[in-house]
Amino acid sequence: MDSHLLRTFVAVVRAGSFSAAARELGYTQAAVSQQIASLESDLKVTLLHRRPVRPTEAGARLLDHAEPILLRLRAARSEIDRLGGAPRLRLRVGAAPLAAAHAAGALAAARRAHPRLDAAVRVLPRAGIGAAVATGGLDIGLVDGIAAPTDPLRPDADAPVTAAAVAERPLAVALPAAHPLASRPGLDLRDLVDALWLDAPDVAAPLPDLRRAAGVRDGFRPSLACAGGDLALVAALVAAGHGLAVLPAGAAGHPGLAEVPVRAPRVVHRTELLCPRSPGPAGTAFSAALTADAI
Amino acid sequence: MDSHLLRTFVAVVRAGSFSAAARELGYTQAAVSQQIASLESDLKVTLLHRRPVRPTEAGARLLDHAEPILLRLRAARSEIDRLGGAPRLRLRVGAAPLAAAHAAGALAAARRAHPRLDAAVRVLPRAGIGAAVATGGLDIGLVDGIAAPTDPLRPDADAPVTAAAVAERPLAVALPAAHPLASRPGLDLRDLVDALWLDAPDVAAPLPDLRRAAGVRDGFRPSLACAGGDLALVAALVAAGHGLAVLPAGAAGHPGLAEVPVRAPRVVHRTELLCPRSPGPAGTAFSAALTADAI
DNA sequence: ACTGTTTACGGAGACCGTAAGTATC
DNA sequence: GATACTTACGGTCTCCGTAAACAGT
Repeated sequence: MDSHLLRTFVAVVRAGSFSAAARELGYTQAAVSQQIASLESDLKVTLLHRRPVRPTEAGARLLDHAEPILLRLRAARSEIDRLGGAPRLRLRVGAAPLAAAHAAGALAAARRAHPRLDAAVRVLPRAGIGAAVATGGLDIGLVDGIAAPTDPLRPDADAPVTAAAVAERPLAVALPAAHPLASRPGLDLRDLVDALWLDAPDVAAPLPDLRRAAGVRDGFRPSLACAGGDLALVAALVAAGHGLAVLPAGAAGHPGLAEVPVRAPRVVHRTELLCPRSPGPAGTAFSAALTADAI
Repeated sequence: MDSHLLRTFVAVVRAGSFSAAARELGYTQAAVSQQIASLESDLKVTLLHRRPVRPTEAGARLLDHAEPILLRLRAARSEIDRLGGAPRLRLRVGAAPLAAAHAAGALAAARRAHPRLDAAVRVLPRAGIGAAVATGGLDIGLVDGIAAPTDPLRPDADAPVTAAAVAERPLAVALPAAHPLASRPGLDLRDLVDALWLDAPDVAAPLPDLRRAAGVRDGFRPSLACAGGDLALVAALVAAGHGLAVLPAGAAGHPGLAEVPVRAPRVVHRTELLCPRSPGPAGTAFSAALTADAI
């Protein structure tokens, strides 16, 4: 089970085709076919259905392992590379939309500590941030999510990064000001299982997280998907009645929008800092500034 | 950075010698030397000091990644293998000494669900249990440790297993009945930083865990190391005045031994169940019995 | 001098590309 | 019949073993 076989296996699954994966990897189709055949004969299972190309049960399981393994291999190389080169004064911060606000103060502290710092901030979807920090694409990550108080987020459990709590804030349900529940002093998420929700996983709390928090398998039906986007768009969509959203209290200001604190279950909006195993001097200064006054 | 190169790298570091690693892996020394040279030229760093053989800084970092990667590769193969074969009615339970008590009831439930079950329990040191569950050496693991209430243990963070809480119990300091603190109603661990402690990490709370809980870097000096062993031995050693130990309240009964509850910091003795990604029918029954009445 | 690592060299095998074969849409 | 995967075959390159050189202890 060689790592480069796993690499092409993952590429084939992602591309949905042997030939497309071959183009992507710079091989011929035949080579890819042989590599998959070799993996399958090694493991004595068929990993892929052909026509259309789609992982079998065993293939899906292998994929669950292959992606973290490849991520970790990239992370290892990246860490060794960083160790060799001189410590550059560079700080690429990647932050999820609702976590980005925390970057400002810490970035200022890092620039104070290193005046010639070459710094940059990018707002990104939560999903890839852990992996990017692990593989050196980012020097620092800021992610957010909902969790029970003091519980860790574990956004990318397989990425070899250190996570530290930055802040925890109460949550609120955003709803149109005219909504019958808008005047309530507080809400229980479990009473909103049957409402219609905005599906904006990059900005608001993702619906699966709400289901988990409420302890239900179904419910929190999406009314409108909103990929990417920013807080203002989500606020406008909620105000326009497209669906509800769970946001940190005080995050969304918009005419026609009301906010009701979440009373139960006991969950909070949590922000975490993701650091590589060997953060450079600037990363250390950044993270020290953020975790000094944490929670 | 091929996985089999990582394999020999890890073997060389562990063996402390190229030739010993070669014997272990069934290669010649020359082959091992070439493999290490190939790794080093690939990463453009020297990974090992020679004579004596010892990892460099970069080698140590690589090792941090290599071991989880190899573990995960073994876990992947094991999971695929298990998927192919018919689901055997076999249940190998591995449990840390203070977690083993929980096995009895759940094992009974599993046997009730599967009368022809081939079951076995082994008491093991905490350390390898997660890896053994991931790689199929065990079907179920039971580990224990100290943590803040409701906080997860994460004993083998890199092993791809699912962890579930089984129980949380208050902690107590075990000390000789004649000890001046034995009559106290409760103790703060931070007041015992300068005491002498029994270093019995397989049974009692490991001293590094106590340091972490108390928030100190030093202290909790070991008086006597006690590898392996069982609860009775630890109790006898404590009663004989060799040092203190932190145990779950009520665990140690021994003449001449006193137990004082830990009042602060707020930590508990927590037991967790470790399951592979695809537990067999018996493992499912076992884990259902244990997590049904959890906490 | 001895133990242990590196380098040199040769053969077996792995791996990929070309090209022909085969199955599915 | 066209598209896409598989199989066959040959060349190249990798990788390991043998053997000799080399370096610490």
